Amino acid sequence: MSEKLSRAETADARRKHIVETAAICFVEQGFHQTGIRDIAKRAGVSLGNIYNHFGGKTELIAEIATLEAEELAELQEGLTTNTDPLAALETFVERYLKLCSQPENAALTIEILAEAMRNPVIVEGFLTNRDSLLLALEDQIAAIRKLSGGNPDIPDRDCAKFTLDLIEGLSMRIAFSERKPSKRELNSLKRAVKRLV
Amino acid sequence: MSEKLSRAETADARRKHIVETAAICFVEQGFHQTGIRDIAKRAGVSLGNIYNHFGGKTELIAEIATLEAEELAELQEGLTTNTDPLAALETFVERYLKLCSQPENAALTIEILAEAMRNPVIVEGFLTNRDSLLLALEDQIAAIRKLSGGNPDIPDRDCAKFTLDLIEGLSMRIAFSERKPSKRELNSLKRAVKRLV
DNA sequence: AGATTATGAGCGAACGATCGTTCATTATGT
DNA sequence: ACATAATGAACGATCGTTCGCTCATAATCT
Repeated sequence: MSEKLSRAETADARRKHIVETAAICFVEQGFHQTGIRDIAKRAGVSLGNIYNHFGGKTELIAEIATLEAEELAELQEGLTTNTDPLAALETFVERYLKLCSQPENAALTIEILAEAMRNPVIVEGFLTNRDSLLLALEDQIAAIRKLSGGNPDIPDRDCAKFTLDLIEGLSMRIAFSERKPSKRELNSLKRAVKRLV
Repeated sequence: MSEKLSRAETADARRKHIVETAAICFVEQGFHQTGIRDIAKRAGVSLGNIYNHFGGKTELIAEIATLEAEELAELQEGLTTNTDPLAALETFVERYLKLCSQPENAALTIEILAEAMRNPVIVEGFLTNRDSLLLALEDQIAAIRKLSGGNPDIPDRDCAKFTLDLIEGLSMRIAFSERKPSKRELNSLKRAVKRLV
């Protein structure tokens, strides 16, 4: 059944497997409490071989930070729709909450944030993707406001930032207590966002 | 000018000095990239002497986490006033924003958060003080709502949490770019909070 | 085609550095 | 004198990384 894999294919698969295993280790123990040996052992790979696929620990961390940032890009695509913009915003809130409130994602995000505080490379990748998401959200809010015709006293961009703040804050609370968002929490969140726009 | 200090006093001062130095190191390098030797060298203290004042690195981290948590307690006291509750809320927003947006505090908070993800002792101290602050803020919001007489569709407690989320989110953005909050940002924040209550 | 060379994945011992911690010893205030 | 603050060498463990090596595959040549 299984095709015979070429050398490049198995190498890519191996590399991917190492990254995924490293991510698990980092979530469980944090970047700097995870040794290369931990990753190698858990991935079923020799210690030295990791250095055949990655330049070093720093490169591994950077790669995982990039992967995490790219998850946001997927969310962003589903944002701009032609239908009711308010409904689209609501589904975005739900999707972003669901993503952020997964404990593994939350843990990794905090770890990346701590790392970004000292590593300019990581902070750049983090901010770039975030700004992109922010811009899309800003447009969405502008569209909603144009329809409702109000005269909001909070700039679109600030409003977009606040919206993400609300979702992320709730996400942290949920992730920390390792539960699912309750109906009440989700409703409160949606109402809060609606009040902002 | 300087009084002659008793032995116990110098010991306490020394201890305090070590804690403060450790905090600086932790902010700059993170908990797990800071060695005891780094702290000792920077504090002008011998390596072994640190273990005369602290049980070990873990204890040092826990102590700093506690100190950081206790900073919230001070804020909380100024919250409940008999005068205009809405004005009191506004000054709270300003004060909390000012506190959280200091880069050292922000960095330490993230570090503590990451640590709390794996250390139950730290997560407890963190949540305890935060719940206390949250309760005070909840009461404040309840008082405001009673005056305005509206029928809010967001529970007081959720509203309090969201308020902290907004302040903390903006704080992170400010701390990350190492600047002061602009007038526009502060105004947007206040307006957003007002919309929530 | 078959033979030959080049490539790089995979391995684990070994390296030097650094880690948190302990300990015997000295200095100092009471 | 006694208790304790202060010291830095020393310990074992672990860190990230490098090393020489094997071997299956890919590329090149005849």
